Amino acid sequence: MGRAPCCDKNGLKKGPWTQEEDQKLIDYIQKHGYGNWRILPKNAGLQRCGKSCRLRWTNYLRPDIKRGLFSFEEEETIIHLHSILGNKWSTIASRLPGRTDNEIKNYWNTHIRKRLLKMGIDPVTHSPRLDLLDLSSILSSPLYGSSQMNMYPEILKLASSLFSSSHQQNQDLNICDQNNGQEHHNQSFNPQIQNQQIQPCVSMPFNQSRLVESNLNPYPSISPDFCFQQHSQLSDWQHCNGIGSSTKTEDFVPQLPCYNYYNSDCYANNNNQNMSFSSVLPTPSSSPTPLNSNSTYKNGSSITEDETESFVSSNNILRFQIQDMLCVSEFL
DNA sequence: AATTTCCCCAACCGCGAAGTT
DNA sequence: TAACTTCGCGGTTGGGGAAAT
Repeated sequence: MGRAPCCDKNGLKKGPWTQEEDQKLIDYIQKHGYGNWRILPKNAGLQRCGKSCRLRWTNYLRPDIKRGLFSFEEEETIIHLHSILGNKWSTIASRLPGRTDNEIKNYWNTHIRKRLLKMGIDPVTHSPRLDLLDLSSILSSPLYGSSQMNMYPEILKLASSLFSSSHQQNQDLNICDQNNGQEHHNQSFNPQIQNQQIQPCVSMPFNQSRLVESNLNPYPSISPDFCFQQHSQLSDWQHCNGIGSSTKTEDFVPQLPCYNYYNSDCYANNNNQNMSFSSVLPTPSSSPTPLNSNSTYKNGSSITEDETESFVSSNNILRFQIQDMLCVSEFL
């Protein structure tokens, strides 16, 4: 069925609202309620379409709107709800009294999203974006140790362990190089690590995972078919499963990040909100689907131009391919 | 001081869902 | 049940102010 036009646009004003128009709208709604948005502008003496009036009222003129900066608690709530709900701005807004979906959406796109990117977190998947991240920059960042960064302790853990691991290997390499009379400039990482790609292991049954067999998996939220793979050396799940793998691969296993912010103590410890996420999940379909994004895809992850700009150099440092989605069922 | 670039956010657009006839 | 209307949502745009050159 074709879409009915929201109104007859001939002769109707568009663009910013004047104070006079605002007052007319407020006066009318205070007297009569908004009732039918389609006929409201006519009755209120406004040369606007009903849709424009509704938007102006709900996003700006409504008396219960809280304006001003977002508090840290509000920001945390937005981030966590977004990780569950995706771009369900209206649902997120319903959990933030006085905030509109439009306001939250704008705030996300202009502030939070950029901040997450700088922290190396994919704002769509809420997963670490270490494929594009200079680990040393995380650890030396002013964000390191801040409450903002503490929301993602796993990132720090992973960055720290990877960095120290590579640093150690780099030292080994330097010793080697010295012995060989060779010199490396500006090489932060062992070439072996530079080459490694960490990818989901396709069709690896979870019960075959060493993580389970050895009870080493401290990150139960990680998808069963997810494991690290040293791409330069390994070619299938058996390799990343430890069969025929090098000790370097094994070293990585316990360093898997925990992506389950909600089951983990990390979140509870850093955030005293006892939110009931089940109550904000209108339907099971409200999973954190990476909704329509303008992102282009590189290395299996979505990256927009400005995202790329937010990262430091790095495709040649580490390449990760990580699971895109969190499993919502685990939250319920 | 003038110009350009960047950034924010209010407002618009188009679509699908829900409601009504 | 189909046709139509209304509402609400999410994505996008563009005007205007701030910052940079």
